[in-house]
Amino acid sequence: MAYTQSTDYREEEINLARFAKALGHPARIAILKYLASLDTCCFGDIHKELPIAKATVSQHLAELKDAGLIRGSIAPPRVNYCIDWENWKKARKLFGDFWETENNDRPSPCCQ
Amino acid sequence: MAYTQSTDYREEEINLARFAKALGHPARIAILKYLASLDTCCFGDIHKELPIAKATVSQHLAELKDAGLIRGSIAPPRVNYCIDWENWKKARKLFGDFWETENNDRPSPCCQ
DNA sequence: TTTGTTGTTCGCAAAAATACGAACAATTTT
DNA sequence: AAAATTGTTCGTATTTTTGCGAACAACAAA
Repeated sequence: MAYTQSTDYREEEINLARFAKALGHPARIAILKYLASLDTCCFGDIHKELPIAKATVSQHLAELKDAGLIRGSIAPPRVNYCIDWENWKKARKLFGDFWETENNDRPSPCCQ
Repeated sequence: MAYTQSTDYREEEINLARFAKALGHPARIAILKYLASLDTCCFGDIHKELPIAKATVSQHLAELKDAGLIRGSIAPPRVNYCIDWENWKKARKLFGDFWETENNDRPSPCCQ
């Protein structure tokens, strides 16, 4: 953990930040969009979509799994991945609430 | 830049990832929520909200500014910050489209 | 002019993220 | 049993992120 454990961030901020961090790389965005458009697919198919080595793809998949956005299941000799729709919805709600601020139509008052 | 310059990510994926990365830390989420709820405020007020040193706050603000989500203006002896609503809306649209996948009501088919 | 207030920048350290090739494990095919 | 296929894990290197204190700059106040 990098940011000090000194309490002081709210649970919701931490959750939102965790999801955001998981989305914070083009490869992971691409993976999620791909999986969301399909239904399920195996590692190899995902790898084919990306311009990076398979070891790296594996790492990105692990991060998305840690964040709860995807799941994997072994189906020898393949490994299938798919969106975890339950958490997907939670994330969507968090982001929805976040962006949905009251004052969206205010112009930026300062800062020319 | 960490991810290889080897083309292959779409503009939209890169933009979305950039915004997501900016949101990928609780401190930055807290800053944005605070600014969004106000209108404008100065560095010191933001610093008071956070459990980290001012040098670190300054860094986070710089990152949010780089991402285009906030703006700053000098008003000696203060520096005011506020949301850049124009880019805020762009980001909201990007995220909205991203989460809004057709198949949200499908159960996860695989991966038990 | 000296002092105080307000933020940024610098220098540094530690940790995390990104990426790759090679080695490995598991299963299937031959 | 040997060989091929499919992914993960290991070891390593590089870059980026996070964080802090101290020094600095700009302006205001005394």
